[in-house]
Amino acid sequence: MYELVSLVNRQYGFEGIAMKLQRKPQEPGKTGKVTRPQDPEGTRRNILEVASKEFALNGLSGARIDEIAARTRSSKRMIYYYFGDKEGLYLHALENAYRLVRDGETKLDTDGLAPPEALRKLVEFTFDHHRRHEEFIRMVMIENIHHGQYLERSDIIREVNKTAIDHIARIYHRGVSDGTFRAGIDPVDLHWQVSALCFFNVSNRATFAKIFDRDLDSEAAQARLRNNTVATILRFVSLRPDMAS
Amino acid sequence: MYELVSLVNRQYGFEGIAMKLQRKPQEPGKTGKVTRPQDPEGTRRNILEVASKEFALNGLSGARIDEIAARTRSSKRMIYYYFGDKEGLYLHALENAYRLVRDGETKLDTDGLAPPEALRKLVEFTFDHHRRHEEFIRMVMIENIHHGQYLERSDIIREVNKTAIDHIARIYHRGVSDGTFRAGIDPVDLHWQVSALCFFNVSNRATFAKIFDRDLDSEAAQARLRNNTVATILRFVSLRPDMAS
DNA sequence: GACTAAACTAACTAGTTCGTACATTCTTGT
DNA sequence: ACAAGAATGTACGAACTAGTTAGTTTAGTC
Repeated sequence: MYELVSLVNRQYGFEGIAMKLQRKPQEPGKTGKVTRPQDPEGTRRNILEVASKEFALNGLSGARIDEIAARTRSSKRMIYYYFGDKEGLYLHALENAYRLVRDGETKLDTDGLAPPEALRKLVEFTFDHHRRHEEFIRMVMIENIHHGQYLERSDIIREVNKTAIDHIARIYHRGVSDGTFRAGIDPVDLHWQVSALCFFNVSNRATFAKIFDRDLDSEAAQARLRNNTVATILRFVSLRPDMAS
Repeated sequence: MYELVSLVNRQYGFEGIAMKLQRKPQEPGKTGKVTRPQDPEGTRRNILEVASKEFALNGLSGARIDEIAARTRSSKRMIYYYFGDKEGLYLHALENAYRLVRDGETKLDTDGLAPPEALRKLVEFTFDHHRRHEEFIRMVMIENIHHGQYLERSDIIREVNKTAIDHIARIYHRGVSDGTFRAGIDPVDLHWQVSALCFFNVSNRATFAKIFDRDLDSEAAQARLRNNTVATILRFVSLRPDMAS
């Protein structure tokens, strides 16, 4: 009997189980009775949350499966049950980080604003958003240390940032049309600039602050860097930058 | 007798030995006879070079002492003899990375140029320099993952980037004086902007390229990003940015 | 209410990894 | 020439770590 169970598990693998779980979102642990000991979705989510924190904090090789298991409401066996192996868990954590951040980004609406104001709002939003999601930034850093080899395996993630480009491209083209922005800039390059400044603010805060003996975490310092970043981007795209910021 | 040696080593620690080696730079292996089997400085340098590569590639927890030892002309025993433990080796590798990059940076001279041209040259140099020293960038990324806790222990590193600030500050103040740059920008903030753009270009190349399906390594793409970066910085500081780039 | 697949647990294993004890060779000052 | 100490090689062990084995419990279904 146990042989059979074992066989079935091996046959479908954890992906099969995961798909089944997604197909049937019954929300057992939350809305149902609290006394219910079995809660697959809850267990899975709990593991993923704990793992995300641990990977973001310690990296792929630095994170410990035993440590993750200990912080979980569940056990180590369950990690392997749902995610196969350490790399599988990491990949899911990475995808999860991207998904969380995308979900937040879609809330921004700039269609009613004039292009410079729209771009200002987008940059400010990106700056704040990156700052709020340090865990995501750290996952991207870690993934870059691994040369993006896990991101490469994920179909989900590529999709995520396409919307970001669409958004900034729309603003930019509106600005070119009404004569406030100069033509000839690739929207991806513009996004690159915004990303670079907003990303660096979080990713390199530790070393930058320590080398130059500055408190970059203070509200005053962050407000200044934020203003600088907006000014930088607006001046980069504007036809008459001295009027822009 | 061996007890005594052991005792002495423990008493002075590896720092004592390291200092002694620095105090007496006899250059044994290179200019001297090649047949000399013992070459402490060479061994030390060789270990450090190998370790730097391994740490930059795999991170602190990802790097393996046995792997480093295997790639060395020497042995694992020597790593512990000279650097104490894994963290000691990492710290020296980190310091070494900063030192190497600083040594390269001091070669830049912009004193004869007009401020906009000087700043352009500085940005271009920084862009190229970061790109050439990917190993350094990766070490800084890794150190940021560790919240800069090792950098904190190092007195040497803080010194390094002071000269970078001095340089950009001098250019900026010359520009303000002659009326080409706007006043009120903190030179550290300006350096922050330059660093962000040049750093991001190397640090996030993997994920950015994979998400947007672009070859950012090509000479054409790099030239474009380099031009954009220069334009961005010049427009940020200039009084009349539309004239600057 | 018996049956079955899914969910879950505890203990274990095979292999890795940092670090060290012990032994030997080389170099230098006297 | 010869101590004394610096530099190096070998082999090993204790602790850790990813992953597994073997078994139990739960909950939906017929």
